[in-house]
Amino acid sequence: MRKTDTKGKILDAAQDCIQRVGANAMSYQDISEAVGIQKASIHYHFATKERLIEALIDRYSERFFSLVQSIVESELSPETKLRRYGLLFEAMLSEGERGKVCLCGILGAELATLSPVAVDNIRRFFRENEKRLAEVLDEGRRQGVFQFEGDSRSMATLMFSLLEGAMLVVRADEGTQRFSAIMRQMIKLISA
Amino acid sequence: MRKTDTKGKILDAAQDCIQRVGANAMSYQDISEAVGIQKASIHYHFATKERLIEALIDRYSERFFSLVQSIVESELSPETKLRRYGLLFEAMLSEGERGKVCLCGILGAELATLSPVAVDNIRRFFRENEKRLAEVLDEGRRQGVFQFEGDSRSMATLMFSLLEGAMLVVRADEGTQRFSAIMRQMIKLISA
DNA sequence: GAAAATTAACCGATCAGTAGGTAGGTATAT
DNA sequence: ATATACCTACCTACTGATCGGTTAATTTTC
Repeated sequence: MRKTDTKGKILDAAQDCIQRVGANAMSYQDISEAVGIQKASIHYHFATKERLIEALIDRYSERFFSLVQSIVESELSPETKLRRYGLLFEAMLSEGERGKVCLCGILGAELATLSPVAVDNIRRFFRENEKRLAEVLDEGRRQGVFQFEGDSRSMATLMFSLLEGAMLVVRADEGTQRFSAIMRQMIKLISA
Repeated sequence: MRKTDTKGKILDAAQDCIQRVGANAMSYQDISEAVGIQKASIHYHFATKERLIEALIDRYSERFFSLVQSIVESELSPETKLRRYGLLFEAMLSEGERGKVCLCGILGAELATLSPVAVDNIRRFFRENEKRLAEVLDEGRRQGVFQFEGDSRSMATLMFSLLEGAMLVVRADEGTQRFSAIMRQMIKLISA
């Protein structure tokens, strides 16, 4: 274990910055100021900006799915699982002082400017989320607490798209409570 | 009327570029090459990049709401109106050769880097869309073809967020048909 | 209606600033 | 003494923006 985890601090600063302004507006200077390190020193830990972003997506995915998994595997009701899942996104909006959105959501908007590896991992993040969501939806349908036509996978894509989109839309007129309202409405729609 | 509408061509090029890669990744060089004009000449038509983006949002909003209005005011069924509305977004994904998303959607992701005027107009774009959507939802509920709990405004925010989010998510794994599937699923959810 | 003045629309050259990245050196710890 | 972790100094490329100047069209004046 390192005493001062500079590598981690760089990732922290980069993530904070990207979630607020996007990857193209994030610069090495921003990171160097936030971490208290020289610009050139970042290159010691991450050869290029592309690599830094790729590493960031990896860490973010890992952490996020760890949280998701603990929700999905819990003994909570399907409805509560969905609500908890939505809270993972909602928490970002109120985190810190400024409005952050999902890292992979904002990177999805800048997809065309990212490396193929990054694009792949973002795509995987999307798909994996849909998969976990589909599990919960299926569980709820089996228990008779959820009701909707079509396959659960389409429904999962719908819900995930909604959450990603809602972060961007809601952030535009500062209001976390609007986000939870949307999530509540969504759950009502599929409740039996 | 000008013979060669350079100002319009600049806006065309800028919009195409932003819808694909975002505002921060769009440069004056990109525009100059696309239009066939010198970089400096762009400044004759738009003093700064911020002004250019502001003008772009204005034109985009005007055009978009013109299309929306013709749908809302038509004699179509509420369900068809929603389907047509969704097609406005879907068309962008398949437009040109590359995947474009809603201009205001992608700018919403980069909101923190835009001018206050631009932010205001993007916010207005969002609200106005929700308003039009709410009208259609109300109409459908009065006619008994739509059914959902809560106020139509929350439902409208949900639908709009879904559409904006779905563009980003679907673009990540190239598939226009997935977008229409989401829209169909959404309409099913509120159909009586 | 011809000459003169003005404006619109653009270009070439250049600016200061910042981007990401590199080279080489230094201090520390094992 | 060798790798780790960082620094200073610098580089090239490109960013949006400004400059003075050019050309063609339009408007004004007589």
